[in-house]
Amino acid sequence: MSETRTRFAPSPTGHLHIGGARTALFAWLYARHTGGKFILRIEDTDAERSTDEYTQKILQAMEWLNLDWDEGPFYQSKRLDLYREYVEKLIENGRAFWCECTSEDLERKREEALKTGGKPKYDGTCRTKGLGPGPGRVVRFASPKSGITSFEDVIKGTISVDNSELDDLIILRSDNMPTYNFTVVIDDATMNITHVIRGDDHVNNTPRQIALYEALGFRLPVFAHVPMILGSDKTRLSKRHGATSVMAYKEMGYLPEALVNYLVRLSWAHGDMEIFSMEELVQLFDLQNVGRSAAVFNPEKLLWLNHHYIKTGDVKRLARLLMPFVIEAGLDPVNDNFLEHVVEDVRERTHTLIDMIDFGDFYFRDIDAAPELKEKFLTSEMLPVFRELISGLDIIDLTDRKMTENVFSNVLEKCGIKFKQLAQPIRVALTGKTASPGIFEIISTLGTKVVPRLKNALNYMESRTAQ
RNA sequence: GGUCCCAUCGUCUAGGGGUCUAGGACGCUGGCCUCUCACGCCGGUAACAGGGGUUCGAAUCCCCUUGGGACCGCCA
Repeated sequence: MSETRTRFAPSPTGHLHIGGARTALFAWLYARHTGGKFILRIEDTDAERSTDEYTQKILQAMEWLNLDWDEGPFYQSKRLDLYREYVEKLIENGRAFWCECTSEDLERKREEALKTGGKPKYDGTCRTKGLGPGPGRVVRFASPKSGITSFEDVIKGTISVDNSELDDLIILRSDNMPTYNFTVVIDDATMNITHVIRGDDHVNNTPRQIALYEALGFRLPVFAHVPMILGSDKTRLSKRHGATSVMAYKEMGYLPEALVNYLVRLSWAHGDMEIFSMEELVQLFDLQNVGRSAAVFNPEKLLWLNHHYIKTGDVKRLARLLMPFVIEAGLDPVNDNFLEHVVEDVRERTHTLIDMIDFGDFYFRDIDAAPELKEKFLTSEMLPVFRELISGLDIIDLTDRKMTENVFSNVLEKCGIKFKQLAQPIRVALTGKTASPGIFEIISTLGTKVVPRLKNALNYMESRTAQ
């Protein structure tokens, strides 16, 4: 048995989207699992819609997801001679022919066929005309007209189609560019792809591609058609269901491992396991366990996974990932160490990197609590407590939690109140909010910002009692 | 319309003839913990689309119905 070779072949006509990423992930995982090779190929024969910009974006998204490739990226636009060579070969063998039917003619016939309940397919007009090249002409593949084509899909099982359903597909357009169904066959065959893993929207293309394989004498690869990802209304996932591009999730503060973990569980499972590291996936992933039915994209579960990875990830790495978001928000990240403390403080309470900044904004900017909060919590009864606290905290090392706790218990005892009574006022004074990480965590992280904020609160309380 | 594919809680899924009064996870929800918010822990809610077979026995196998999806381009 030779080495496994899988591929991902996006067309650079848009961003890498969720569905494409999941397909890429499965192909990558299968290659890694079997110790084979993963090949990246850019299908850019549609010059009208393909752009270099999208190619770069797709590559970046692959890298962000940590899906590395062993060969490529290959560009179909640079392999045109090869395709034309094979077109020639097919014509010589009598398996392809020139066709002079115009798009308009065909469109008319299609509509007519549809109206009369027939099949909207090519009627074979030019098949026996023996035409040669000429302006406006295309080359069509002479599909087998009888018999049935069937194949074993690793995921879907046996699929068979009556050859009468296949029509003479165009393999070379009038602008001399080859078409998808043709290039994909040539490439997968010449790149020795052993397992074609792709979205199941290609199931219907497979029989006609198999005909091409056979006409060209190529060995057939194994086909694995992975189910689609649907939106909440069970139609194909699209923009109206929310963010669909991979990089949009990066920008929203998601971690690549969360997206990967989420995507792999769509149509695939390993018993009751929910959390998978890349290493575990490489070890456990198998095409046999891929389901046959479509999956609905569920943002809540993705968010939960993201939270999980934020909660449990390496703090230094998370801080590094958080940095650009802090800067983007126009805030001062202070330094790496500070950011690491912020991450530790907020990670259990936030679901995305953006969340961290929203929830922990008081770490980075001057705060000013809403009037009603100040009125409710910064009361005159708190005034003596704050005074004591400030003088106590002012002279100690605030990163020393034990010392800080000592100051608190002394003040509490002296003033005869419970910590519970003091916590919210302190919280409001320090964060401007009623929900935050624990008081001692905040104090330790905030460090030198603590006393000035307490003094501000004290000023407020004093001015209030003065009135 | 034709062809192909699919069908277990709202969602992702486990299950591959008996161990299923159907398990896990997200969500929702009751409680505990608690300086707030969370985290964590304990509990609850909720599904085999319908109908025929096959079998001693069916969520699991077969057929039909229904429902859903994909494709039917000189796009990929």
